[in-house]
Amino acid sequence: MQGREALKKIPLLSPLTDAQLSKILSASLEKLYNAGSVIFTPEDRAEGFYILKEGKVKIFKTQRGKEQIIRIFSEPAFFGEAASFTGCKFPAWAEAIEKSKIIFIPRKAFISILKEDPDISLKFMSVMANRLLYLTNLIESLSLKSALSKVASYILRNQKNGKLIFKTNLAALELGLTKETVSRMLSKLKSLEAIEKEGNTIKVKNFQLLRELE
Amino acid sequence: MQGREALKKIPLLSPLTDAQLSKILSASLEKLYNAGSVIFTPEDRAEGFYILKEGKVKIFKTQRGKEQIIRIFSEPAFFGEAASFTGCKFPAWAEAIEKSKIIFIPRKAFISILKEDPDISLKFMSVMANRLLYLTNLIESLSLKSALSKVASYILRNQKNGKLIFKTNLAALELGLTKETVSRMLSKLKSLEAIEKEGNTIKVKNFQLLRELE
DNA sequence: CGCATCTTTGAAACTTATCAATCAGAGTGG
DNA sequence: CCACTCTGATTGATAAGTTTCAAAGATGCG
Repeated sequence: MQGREALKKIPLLSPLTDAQLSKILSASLEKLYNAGSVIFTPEDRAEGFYILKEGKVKIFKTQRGKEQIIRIFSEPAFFGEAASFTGCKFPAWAEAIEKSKIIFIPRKAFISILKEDPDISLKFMSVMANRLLYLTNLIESLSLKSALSKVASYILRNQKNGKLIFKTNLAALELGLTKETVSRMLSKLKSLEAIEKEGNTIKVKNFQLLRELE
Repeated sequence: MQGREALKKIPLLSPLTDAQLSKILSASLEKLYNAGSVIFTPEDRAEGFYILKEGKVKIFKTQRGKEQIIRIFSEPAFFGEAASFTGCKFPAWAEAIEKSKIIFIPRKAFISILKEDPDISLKFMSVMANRLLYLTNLIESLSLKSALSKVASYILRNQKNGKLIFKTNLAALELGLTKETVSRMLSKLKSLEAIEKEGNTIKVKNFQLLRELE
């Protein structure tokens, strides 16, 4: 079964037996989302959680036409689990930012697995612990850092081998800044020779400087 | 045993058997903290978590002399559980803001209980889910709200029967503002006749207006 | 009652947002 | 292969919101 393979790729679910996976799968629902389509809104009651099998999703809040990205998930990942756990409404929006294949797991199937398998519960808790950590760091960034250091740490966080593909608009939404400000900070980093830019690819030229600015 | 009673007051731990509680207690360590004393720092490895039996604690981040409160806990509550779970360093500072009695539970005892009792695990997860929700809302507030609406929603959140004791400095630290700004916003709310102030007690005069400003 | 602490208020400075215009690059159709 | 358009990035000028610094005013505690 193709679905089972996808589920096994999720670290959280890999220890499940085939029987357990089948049970989850039989209750689950796979759906395809185009870039820009909404997966859930804060109006929706959380009747289950979502496995991102393919694609990219952003979780975000809005208020007065402003937007703040809480987190971006790339495959493989899952999201909506906290709200699904409490069974209340989602606290935020979820939207595909790339064409995405997403499996929906209803609350019941999910909870029953958790009850059966203490190992999964522990893994699950460690995932939630990591989410908490992530949000704590986001709060620190939003509240204590200047625009320049936000951008510097964004680059450090997302870079791989000193390179990253940079979308000004997306970074702005994550960092709680405007695209103009992000662009300006980028120029500053260029003039400080901390980075180089070509098209939308950024190369880190001076890691230490970036870390000092962070 | 006095300690057991205190533990039973924590909703999370109430379903534990006496044997389980004894096991936890025997490994635990109770300590008294004065207002202002540090409980843990981001340097400390999380070897366990803390039960707040009596008093009040703030969890916060600092950077360049600035401070952002992540959360304030009043008895009965527990904290440090996410970091303790992963076993890494704490992501933030914890400091008593009132004289506090705190029980420390080592990681091992805690994990073994979780493994034994799936019911506790579930409760635990629901607590963590709530923490995630709380942080999500904090992020929204920090990033999307104006100073005035931060203060308005702070009042709404903390008021009881239209009243609350307000400490400007504490509110500022929670809201990511300076005390001066908070004070100014309070004056504005007074002049709008949304609230009244006497000493450090605030009375809500116009709930609807506050909600509109929120 | 007096001292220390917290709050309020004012003026100036700073950071970031906003608005507007220009520029660069990718893809499209002639 | 070259305009052409569309989208996203950059830059500049200005505005708004919040912080900072300083001083004066309340408040509470010993």
